[in-house]
Order: sequence, then C-alpha cells, then structure tokens
Amino acid sequence: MIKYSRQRECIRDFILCRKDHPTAETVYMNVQKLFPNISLGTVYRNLTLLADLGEIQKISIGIGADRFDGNTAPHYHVICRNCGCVMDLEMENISHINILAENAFEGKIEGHFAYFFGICKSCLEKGQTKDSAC
Amino acid sequence: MIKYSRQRECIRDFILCRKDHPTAETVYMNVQKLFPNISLGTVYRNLTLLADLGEIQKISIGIGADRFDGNTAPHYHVICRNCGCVMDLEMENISHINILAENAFEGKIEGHFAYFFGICKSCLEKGQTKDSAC
DNA sequence: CTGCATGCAAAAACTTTGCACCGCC
DNA sequence: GGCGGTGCAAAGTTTTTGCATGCAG
Repeated sequence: MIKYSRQRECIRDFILCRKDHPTAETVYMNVQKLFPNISLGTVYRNLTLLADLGEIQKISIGIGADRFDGNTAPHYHVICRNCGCVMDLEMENISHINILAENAFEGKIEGHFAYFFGICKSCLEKGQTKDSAC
Repeated sequence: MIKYSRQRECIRDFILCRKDHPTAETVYMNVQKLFPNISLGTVYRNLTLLADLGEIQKISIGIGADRFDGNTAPHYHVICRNCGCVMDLEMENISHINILAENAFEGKIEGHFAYFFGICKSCLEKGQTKDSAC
C-alpha cells in the first residue's frame, strides 16, 4: 500500500509541468527549493515508483543520466546530437513495426523503444555550434 | 595514427565471433584467458575505439551495462524482458519512420535507435520463470 | 501504533582517466 | 627512439540500498 507523501507530490508536480524531460539530478535541485532536506535517494525512489505506477515515463537515451517525462501518451523523442536536448515528437503511430518484428522473431514481441537523433531547429539556426544550449 | 596491438586484435576477434552481444565485462573475462594481465580500462578503451571506427556496434539498451555487436549491418534487437538476453532481429528495413519523424519535427532527423522488448522463445517454453538463462 | 516513506551515507554498478612503463613502427 | 597502447589504480558518474527516524493511516 502506498502512502501519501508531500515529497512525492512535489516531484510528480514538477515532472508534469515540465516539457524538457529533466534528469533525476534536475528534479532534485528543483524540489530542493521546497524541501531543502530532501535526498537524492528519495528522488530516485519516487521517480522509479511513479514510473512503475505509469504516472510518468522513464527515458533511457543511452548517454548520460536517464530522463523523465510527464507525458504518458504515446509519443516519441528526438535527441539533438549537437546540444543534447530531448524534444517531444507528435508523429503518427508506428506500432506496426511491432508486427514486422514479430514476423522476424520466434518469441513474443510486446513493444518497442525508439528515439530519433538529429539537429534541433535552434542548433540549425545557430550553425550547429557545439555546446550551444537549446 | 592507430598502432596495432595484440589486445585490440583479440577484443575485435572475440566480438566478431560472438552472436550474443557481450558486455565489456564479458569481453574482459574472455580476453583475460589469452592476456591474463589485460585491464578493464584497456577493454573499454578498445571497445570505444572499435565502435568509433565502425568495426563494431555499441548497443545501449537502457538497463545494465552497454553491449557490443560485431554485426555492423543494419538490423534491430529484441531484449527479453524475462532473462535479459539480447537477440538479433533480421527484419525488413523500417527507415521510413525517419520520414514520418521528419514531418513532425522542425529540425533535421538523421536517424533513429530502436529496440523491441518481449519474451524470447526459450523463456516462453520454460514458462517465463524469472532468472532462467537463455 | 504500525509500517511505509524519508534523510543520510555508504556502496554498488559501470565507465573514464592519470601516469609510468612497454612495444609497434 | 618517439609516440601511441597498456596495466594499474584511483576517481567519476549514475543509481541503489541499509538503517534509524519521521509521519500518514
């Protein structure tokens, strides 16, 4: 049974109002403004719990720390190869690739993870300068 | 300029002859049979170098350690949710999803990473017992 | 009060790095 | 013999965990 906690509430609210897919560290630093004594362990515990409950989504982009997304609707992400920012991609559903995969696999396909990489609009405009922030 | 090294040769050979996507740790333990004094640092350095050279492929599955694949041809992977094994998937090309993504994105899409998850044949047969090895 | 959640710190898991020595070219 | 590669160990990064205490139910 899960008990209410003000810390978890705050962590959830923070994730839900952000659109930039913060890392656990970012969540920690921001939640700290309201709970100066909160620990990184609590942040990790709650982020994992909220992801397990399906209230938020965990995104492992394979480089650096995992990120968290308050948007649990089906959608994809683009990671800018230049500045590292992670953006939402409201594209049409591509779940048909699960069927293509199923046809090539002897076991059971349950789903997929996918993300795109490229250069974001902001970096294109800036001429792809390294380390520019989006 | 890159010099020949027996250690790198051995690491490359090991990756190329395996089909099970070993981790750096697995490479280390096996290469150790031929080079008892090799260090994990050398293994990591060479795996990264070989991946940069395009001779092997690095696979970040988002859980646990990164894995390495000697098959550099375009193909996808399935990760068994039960035993954690990583298998090749020789499915038809799905690069059309890049175009779908491009249509929904203001920047430039260069490519994608994707992997499927499910239950492998071996685990299905064993009734999905946790911790069974594939 | 009972037990889940927290804060704190230590540790685990994975990877990178500094440095002196070794061995290709 | 010059310089890139190695071995070793230390440190960096990200995440998990053990334990005593705190607080919701």
